[in-house]
Amino acid sequence: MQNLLHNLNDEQLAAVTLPAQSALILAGAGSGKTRVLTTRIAWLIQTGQVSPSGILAVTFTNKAAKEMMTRLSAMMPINTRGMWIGTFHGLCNRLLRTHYRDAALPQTFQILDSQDQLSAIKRLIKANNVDDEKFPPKEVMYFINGAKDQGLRADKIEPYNADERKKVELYQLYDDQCQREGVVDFAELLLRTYELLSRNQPLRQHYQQRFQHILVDEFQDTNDLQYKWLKLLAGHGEGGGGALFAVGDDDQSIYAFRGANVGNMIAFEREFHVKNLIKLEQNYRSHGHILDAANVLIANNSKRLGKNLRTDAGHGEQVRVYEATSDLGEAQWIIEETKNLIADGAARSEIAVLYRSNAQSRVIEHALFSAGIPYHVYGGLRYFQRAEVKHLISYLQLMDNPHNDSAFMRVVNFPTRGIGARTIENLQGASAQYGVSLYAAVPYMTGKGGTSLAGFVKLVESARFESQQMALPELVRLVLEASGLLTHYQTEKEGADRIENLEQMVSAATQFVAEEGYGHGAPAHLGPQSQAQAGAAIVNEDGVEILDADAPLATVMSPLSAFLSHASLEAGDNQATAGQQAVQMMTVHSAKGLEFNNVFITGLEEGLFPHESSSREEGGVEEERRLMYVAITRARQRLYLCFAQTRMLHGQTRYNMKSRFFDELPEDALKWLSAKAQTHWFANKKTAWDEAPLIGSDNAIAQKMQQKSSGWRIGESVSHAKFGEGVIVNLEGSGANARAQINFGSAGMKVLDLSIAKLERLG
DNA sequence: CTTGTGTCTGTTTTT
DNA sequence: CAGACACAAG
Repeated sequence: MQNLLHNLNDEQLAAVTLPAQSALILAGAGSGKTRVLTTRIAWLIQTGQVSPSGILAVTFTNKAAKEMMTRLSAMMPINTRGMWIGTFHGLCNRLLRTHYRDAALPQTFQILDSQDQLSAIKRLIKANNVDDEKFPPKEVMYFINGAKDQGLRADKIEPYNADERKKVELYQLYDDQCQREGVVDFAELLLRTYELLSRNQPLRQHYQQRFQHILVDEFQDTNDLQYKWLKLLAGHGEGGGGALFAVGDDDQSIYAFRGANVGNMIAFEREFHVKNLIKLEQNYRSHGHILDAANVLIANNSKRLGKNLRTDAGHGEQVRVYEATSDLGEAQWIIEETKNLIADGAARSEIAVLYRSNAQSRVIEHALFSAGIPYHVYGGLRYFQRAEVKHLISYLQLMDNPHNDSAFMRVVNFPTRGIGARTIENLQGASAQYGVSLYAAVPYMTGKGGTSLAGFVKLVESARFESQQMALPELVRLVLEASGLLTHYQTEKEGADRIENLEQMVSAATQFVAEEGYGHGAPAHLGPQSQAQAGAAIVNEDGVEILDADAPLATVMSPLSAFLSHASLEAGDNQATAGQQAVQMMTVHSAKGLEFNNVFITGLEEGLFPHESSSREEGGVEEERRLMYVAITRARQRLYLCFAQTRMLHGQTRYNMKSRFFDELPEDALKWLSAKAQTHWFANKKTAWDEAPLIGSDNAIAQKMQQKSSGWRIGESVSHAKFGEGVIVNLEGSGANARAQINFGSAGMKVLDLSIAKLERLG
């Protein structure tokens, strides 16, 4: 026990050993948040206050859940079995599988990922002859998910105009469609669980009594529904229940755009009468200058709970700032500095290049590639989302639940087997007419199309028959071959990679079966006996059907169902993992939770970071500032900030002002490497890398500058009494008619008459 | 059913 | 600039 606690600082110790009451831990970046969370769990168990089965720990990502599990088992030799540690979605999946009947779901319900959901909505819109110009599927999806994230069903929404009414109608139709098909989307997992527990009192009480301690990581990222879900489980308002231990950092709330509500922290403090608010402000990660920069920047935000990080580490090096003439120059500078770092002995994996949007990575990638520096880009398509893998998964889904129309549509004619649009249209007609799934509608089909469709159904049926006694990996292999996917990609010219990905599914299945504790060779399908067993409820003293959480997953779902859930819920590796000897490239969002010795933050320009769309939304700039705060606090030793005067975006050259965030950083923590930012670029002495190759965009600019008129030049920095600082983007007309288009950053783009407007030259 | 052409539209991301 | 997507022609 002493061992457990002796490395903690006072704040951490206080948090770990709080009494069993609701608590809010404000944990700054790098303050040992995960450590407090895991040590708290270990402490609760080791002091005998709770048994492992009384613990519920919730995270947002699988990675965080895994990390917690790993640290816990390193901390104490107890079995982590019985503890529920997982993501909101993972835990809900488990609850719904266990109580599928009470939740009115088929036992083999399947989970739609965002792709599936969108295609389901597209199908719905088509089937109902809705104008997809007026109601774009994406918008409808945002609407539905937004509603679900707030815990609202269609019948609870008061539409405020005709368009909204239509969306509500579509929402209802969508839910009906999902129910018919036996599928649930991500938000539905949560909402359905919430409804299950709120309607079923005995069940709710069972879990409320069981989970004496509920711990939540990244609490600032919870949306309304998740908070309601937590309140329900913690027995809030029902007198008693578990203690909710919430850990979060309001300054790192960067997911408002997907429904996260920082307000939940304040609401939690108020509604749970939190007496124990502890701030972890000791930072163990970054050098002083870096931390100063972060603190001073974030102080510009108004709505904060208030927190200031401190460090015992020295000031360290100053934050280096570089102004490049173009995005290419920026990339070149990153290469130079990266080379220096590596020459200095830095590991490549300890160098991270962060950017606001994925589109920025190309130029930098190209430069790294040309320089022969290994790099790894995070983001983009993940394993289980690749087209070929999704195809295979669709076949597997049809074997487990043939009524999944999304899966049906995806593979009914892939590889092609003569089932065209016409046939599908007829089938959809029949399906609507008889109110059954596409699969079930096949027997109603006649003619040539009917024959081909029957052939497809036969394919699925016989694969299911043949695989009855097979273990999961063998079943995957069988489907791989029987579906014709393998043959299809063998004949395709660029199919080699795809075949490799498909083959990997067999090993993924093997690994999955082993990790989830299914017996080796256990049949992938639920046989009749095990089905009975799976449904066999354990009845508690109140006469409520419950399945104990210690029961192996196998009693809740078949290996196949479990594997398919896994594929949806854990789309595959995307997050950075340490150890790779490559420069790490990623968006600032995906860098959250990670740390590196050396960090570059790129593209610090108005319009890019802060992003232009952020100025449109209430609180948008504050969220961008938090994003910048997250970016800065990723760095341990060295931090580099850079921006470019010109940048190619959407095939156009853009002239951006430097980010307003520079004005919000402490001067003495910064070291400007180039001439002051206000200086116009061609006035600067060109540095070696600016002159470097191919300045395609720069040439275009140079040309434009030839057409200079009225003494002003494109790209020049100016100041205006009312609009502040800006950059000349374009010049037109001459003499008395001369006008300039000027980007004033936050004040917007203006066209000014040069003979009237009073402009001052900067730099 | 495949292939080619044109149009459009571009944040951030987990589950 | 490019990727995604829709639609028309082969």
